[in-house]
Amino acid sequence: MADGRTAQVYGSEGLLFLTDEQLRQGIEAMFFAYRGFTADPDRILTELAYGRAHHRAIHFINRAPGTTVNNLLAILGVTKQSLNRVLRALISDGLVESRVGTIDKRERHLYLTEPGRDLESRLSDAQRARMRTAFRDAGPVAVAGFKQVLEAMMDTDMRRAHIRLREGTT
Amino acid sequence: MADGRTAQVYGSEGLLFLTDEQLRQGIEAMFFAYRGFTADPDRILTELAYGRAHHRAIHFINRAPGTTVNNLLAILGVTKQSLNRVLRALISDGLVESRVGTIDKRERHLYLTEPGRDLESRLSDAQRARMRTAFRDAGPVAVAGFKQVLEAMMDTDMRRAHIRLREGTT
DNA sequence: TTGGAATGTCAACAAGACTGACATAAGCTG
DNA sequence: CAGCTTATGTCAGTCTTGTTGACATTCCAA
Repeated sequence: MADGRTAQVYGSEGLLFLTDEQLRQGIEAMFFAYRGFTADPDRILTELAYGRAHHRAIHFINRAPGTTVNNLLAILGVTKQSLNRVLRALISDGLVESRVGTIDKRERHLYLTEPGRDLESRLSDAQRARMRTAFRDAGPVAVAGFKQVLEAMMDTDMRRAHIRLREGTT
Repeated sequence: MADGRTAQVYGSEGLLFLTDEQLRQGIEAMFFAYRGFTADPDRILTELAYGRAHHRAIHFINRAPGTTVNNLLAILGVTKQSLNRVLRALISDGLVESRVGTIDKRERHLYLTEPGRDLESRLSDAQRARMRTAFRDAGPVAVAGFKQVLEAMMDTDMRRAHIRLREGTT
């Protein structure tokens, strides 16, 4: 289907959007955009002596409350030792609560506390403000394309995780 | 122009693509996609005991041969001390050449050596292969949107740098 | 010619990733 | 029940890559 449309619309022009130069520009765009993407929350985090790792943990705990440590590990793609350092800080600072599982007592289920949700909002607002401006400036057609390309760029596992998160909250 | 089309195509549906949920999905897509984006070169770099910082330096030196350290600094957005460590390794390993400026002897102009260009190709090929697949799967319309949104997401300085690089090599 | 600005280097430190080893508790299976 | 597996946490050590601070060199302008 995508191929069909491509051929129809761009058939006579060849596949100019796939030249090495176009791909390089895409690579550089990802690099520069990702910097912008993280810049606003980074400023807030620095004030609080937290880092991006803390932000990521907070984001996904908020997104899937009650998630287990193992689950979070898989989504974040880091080692448990690395995540543990971050979680320990967040728990001892009272932003995250860790509850022993009722069915399986080995599991720890993670929740944001009230202050945790507050910080999540602050970070999220900052990041969404930029995303919102970018989306609005580019328009809905561009946004659809943006999401399509990003999804195609993910590893299969992460694409699945991304879709699962999306469906869980729509 | 974009606004006109937006209103035409999506006017009756409101601005659904700007809901918080849509923005959150965009944020998560960026996170997961960036992981995929760096995964392939990261594997090559690990073999060689280099990191992403080396890749970035190599990429932009290749892109703008003869660039000065200061120039590279601005593009990469790190401190000169941080970049220096990376450059020192690349120079002593014979991948990058540093020539004292002829006009201003304080400046060092950076060039890739033959082995440096070889590594650049390897890394670049890996990264472009994924980008190419993603672009092809998504199609040219989506790619245009992808670039539009990324550009809108950059800081102003970086947008300028990105455009400058683009124009220098087209 | 002298002082300030620009450029680059060296040293020390911190965050956050990694591996490896090990402990504990709980679930599962024969 | 015994023994294996799973989920989690922790300690120690390493690596990359960011940071600041101090300093050397070079250029330029008053």
